[in-house]
Amino acid sequence: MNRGKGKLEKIEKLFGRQVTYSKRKNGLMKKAHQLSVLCDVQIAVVSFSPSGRLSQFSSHNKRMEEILERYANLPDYLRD
Amino acid sequence: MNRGKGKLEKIEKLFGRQVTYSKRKNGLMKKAHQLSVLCDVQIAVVSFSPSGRLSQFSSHNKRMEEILERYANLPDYLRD
DNA sequence: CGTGCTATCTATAACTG
DNA sequence: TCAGTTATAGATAGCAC
Repeated sequence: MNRGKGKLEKIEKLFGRQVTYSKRKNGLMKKAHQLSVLCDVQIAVVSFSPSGRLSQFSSHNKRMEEILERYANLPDYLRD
Repeated sequence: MNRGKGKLEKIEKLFGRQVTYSKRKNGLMKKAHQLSVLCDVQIAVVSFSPSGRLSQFSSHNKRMEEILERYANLPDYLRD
């Protein structure tokens, strides 16, 4: 029912933080996947859970390393 | 009005692809930011536009390199 | 390239099993 | 922990500027 409006600040209770992390992390990865398919672009997402576990997404079955290599080698004029 | 239900496949027209990329990329970065604040976790997002331009997000004002270093050095038991 | 609108679709907080 | 439910808040497609 989405009772709490959800201010954008750290969730203090560890349990709630873990639950929210799990759900929102799935949503984030889903959005990344959709964007990569819809627009045919390379995307990489790296996320560490509150307990330090890694989750990752890399588009087009590319290895994460391949995308990070493209990131590292990108010329300046294509950066923000 | 969200007329097209939006199947999950590449948008064929370049212009539409660029517009959708721009909008959804903003949404993705926003979600990543929210997750990093709400759950106090490190997140990195790297995204290349249809024209090859880079957008990136890294949480907590950490340099992207710092997060990618954590990624590279993470022990296997914390990986998926 | 953006920004604003808005009807509709999607994600999700709180809850239950 | 972990999946499902449901009422809401949030995101966004198509359009106009």
